[in-house]
Amino acid sequence: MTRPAREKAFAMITVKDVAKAAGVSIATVSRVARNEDIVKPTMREHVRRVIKELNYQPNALARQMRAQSTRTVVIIVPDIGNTFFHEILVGIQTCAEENGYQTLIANMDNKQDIENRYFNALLQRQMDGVISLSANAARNLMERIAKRYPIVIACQYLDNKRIPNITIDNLGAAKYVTEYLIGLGHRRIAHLTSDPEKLLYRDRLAGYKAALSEHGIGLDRKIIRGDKPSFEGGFRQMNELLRLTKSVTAVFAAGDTMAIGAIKALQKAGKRVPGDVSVAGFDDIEFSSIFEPSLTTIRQPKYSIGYSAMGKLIKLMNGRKLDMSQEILDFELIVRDSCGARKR
Amino acid sequence: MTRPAREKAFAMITVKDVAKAAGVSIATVSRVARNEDIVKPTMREHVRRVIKELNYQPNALARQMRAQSTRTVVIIVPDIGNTFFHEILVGIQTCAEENGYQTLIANMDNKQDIENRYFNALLQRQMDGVISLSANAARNLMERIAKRYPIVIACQYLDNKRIPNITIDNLGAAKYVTEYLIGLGHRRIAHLTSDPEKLLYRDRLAGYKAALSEHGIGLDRKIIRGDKPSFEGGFRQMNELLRLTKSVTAVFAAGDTMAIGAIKALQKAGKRVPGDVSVAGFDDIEFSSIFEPSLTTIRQPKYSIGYSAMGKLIKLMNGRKLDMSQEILDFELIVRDSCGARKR
DNA sequence: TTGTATGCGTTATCAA
DNA sequence: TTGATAACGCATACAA
Repeated sequence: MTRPAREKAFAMITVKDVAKAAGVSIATVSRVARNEDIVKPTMREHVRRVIKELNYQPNALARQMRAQSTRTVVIIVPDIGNTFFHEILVGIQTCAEENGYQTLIANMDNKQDIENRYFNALLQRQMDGVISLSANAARNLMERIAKRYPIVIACQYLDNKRIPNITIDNLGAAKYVTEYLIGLGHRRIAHLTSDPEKLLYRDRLAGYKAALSEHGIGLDRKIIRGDKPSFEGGFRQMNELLRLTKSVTAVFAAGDTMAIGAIKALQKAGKRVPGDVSVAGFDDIEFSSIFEPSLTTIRQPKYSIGYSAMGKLIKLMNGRKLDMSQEILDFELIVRDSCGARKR
Repeated sequence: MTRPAREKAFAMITVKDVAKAAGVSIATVSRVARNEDIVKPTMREHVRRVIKELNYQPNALARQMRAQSTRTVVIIVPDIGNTFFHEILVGIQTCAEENGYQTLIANMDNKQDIENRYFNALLQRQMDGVISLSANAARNLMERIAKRYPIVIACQYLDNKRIPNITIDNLGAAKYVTEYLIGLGHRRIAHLTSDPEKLLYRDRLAGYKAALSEHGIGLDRKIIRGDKPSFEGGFRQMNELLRLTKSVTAVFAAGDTMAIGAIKALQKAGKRVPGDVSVAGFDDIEFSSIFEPSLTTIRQPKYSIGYSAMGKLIKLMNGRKLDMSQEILDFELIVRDSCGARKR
C-alpha cells in the first residue's frame, strides 16, 4: 500500500465512501454529483441525501487531473499596491466569471522572477492561461511561450506585435496631452519618465517629442528626467528640475503617482500648481481626483482593457485564433485643476 | 480507451515519454526530476539530458493529486483596490515564500459570495489553507470550517475567539486617538463609522465612547455617523455633520479613506483643517502621508500582521495546535498635520 | 541502484 | 439505467 508522504490533517470523503454508504457504484455517485440526467429520479434523490449527510465535496484536484484543465487563469500584476490595476482586475474577473473561469492574482511586487515562475505554472498545466499586466520577463521566453500557450499581455507590451496584447495608443495619448499643454501657452514643458526598457515609457516619451517637434519647439534633454514610477520618483525628479536655471512652466509625467510626487515637490518649494507650474499625469488613478489640486490626466479604459483581455484569452484557450493579435483602445483626456483650465 | 472531454490544445510530455526516449523506467525519470540522490551520477546525467531535450515539465496537477496537497494558500482580500491591504499581503507572501508555499489572492471586490466560494476550494483540497482578511462569510459557516480546516483571520475577526485571528487592539487604539484629541482640548468630537455588523467598527466605536466617558464628556448620538468606509462615505458623513447647528471641533474617522473624504468636505465648505476642525483617521494607508494636510492616524503593523498570520496558518497546516488562537499586536499613533500638533 | 506495480479521486467507456 | 473498470501523470513500497 502506498500513502502520501505527509499525513493529511483531516480525512476526506470520496465517491467511494458515498457509494458504500448509499449502496451504489461510484459511477452513480459521480453522475449524481455532476447532475447528469440519465440517473433515475428516485436514485438521484437517494444519493443526494447521502452526499449531503456525509458532506461530500468532490476533490477538485482529481477532477482537474482528469480533465487536464483547471479552468483557472493567472493574472500577473506588477504591483498590487498600485490602484491603477484595480479596475483592470475587475474587468478581467467579470469576463472570467461570465465564462466559468476562476482567476488568481499573482503579485510580482517588483520581483522579476515571479513572472517566470507563473509561466512555469502554465507549462505544468496548473493554469489554463495567463494574463500578464507586465512585460518584464525575458522577452525570448515570453515569445516562446506565447507561440504555444494561451497568454495575453495587457497595458504593457513588447515590440513583437504577434504576442496578443491590448493597450491604448500610448504614443498618441502622450502627444495629445502634450499638445494640450502647448495649447495652454506652454513652451517649456518637462517630461518625467521611467525605465526606458519598457516600451510603454518609450512610447510616451516619443509622443511628447512628436508634439514638441510638430509645434516647432526645440527639445531640451535636461528637462527630460527618468526615475522610479513612484511618488518618491516624481518628487526627486521635480527637485532636480527645480535646480535648473531656466525653469519650466509645465510638467508632463508619464504616470499619476510621479505627477503627484512632482506637485508635492513644487508645493514644498513654494510654487503654486497650476499658478506657477502646470502638471499633467497619465493613468487616472483613483487618487488623482481626490488630490489637491486634482490632476489633469489621461484616462485609460481600464475595465474594458481587462474585460477584453480575458475575452481574447478565452478564445485562445479554446484553441481559436485571434483576428488581430493587437488591440488598441481609446484614451480620454480628463481635464481637472492641475493645469489651470478647469472644465465645468 | 478514455480521453478527456476537451482536446488539449497542445500535447504534453510525460514521464513515460522521457522514460521511453531514455530507455529507462518511469521511476528513474521521476527520481531524477526530483533530484533524489539515490540515482547513479551517470544515469542522472543521461536522464537529465533527455529531460532537457524533450523539455519535460512535471505535471503539477498530478503531483498535487498524488501528494493531496497543493502547497498553496488562498488569501481572501475584501478589496484589492484598498492600499491598506498591500503591505499585509507582502508580509504574508514573504513568510509563505520562506516556507515553500504559494499564495494566491482572491479579490472579493465586495461581493459576499466570493468568500464562500473560496472556502469551497479549501474543502475540495484545492487549497491547503486560507487567510481571510475579511470576516463577512456566514459566521456559522466560518466557524464550522475553522473547526476542521486551516484558516486564519487577519485584521477582521469574529466574536468567537476560538477562530485563529490576528489583529490590533481596535478598542484600545480608538480610545487612544480619541484621548489624544481630548488632550488637544477638543470636547465636541464626532465619530465616523461604518457597518455595525463588523466587530471592527463596533470596537472602534466602543473605544471612542470609552474615552469620552472616562473624561466626563457626554455622548451625542447626532455626531456619530455611519456610511460606507470610502472616500465618498466620509464626504457624505461630514456634510451631514456640517448641517448641525452645534458644530464639532474634531472628527475621528474609523478609516483613513473616510477621514480624507471628510477633510475634502470640510475644505469645500470653507473650513480649514486643522485650523477650524481637527481630523484623525485609522489605518495609515499610503496616501495619508501624501495628502494635504497629512493625516494623523493609527498605524497598524501591517507587515507583521501578514507575516504572523501566515506563520500561524503554517502551524495549522502542519497539524499543530496554536498556543493562543488570538494574537493582538501593538498599534502606533502617527501624529501628522491634520490635528494641528505636528511632531518634529 | 533500478524497475514493477499500485493508488491518489475523478470521469468516461463499455458491458450488463 | 446502473456497474465495473480503465485511464489521467505522478510518486513510492517493494521486488529484483
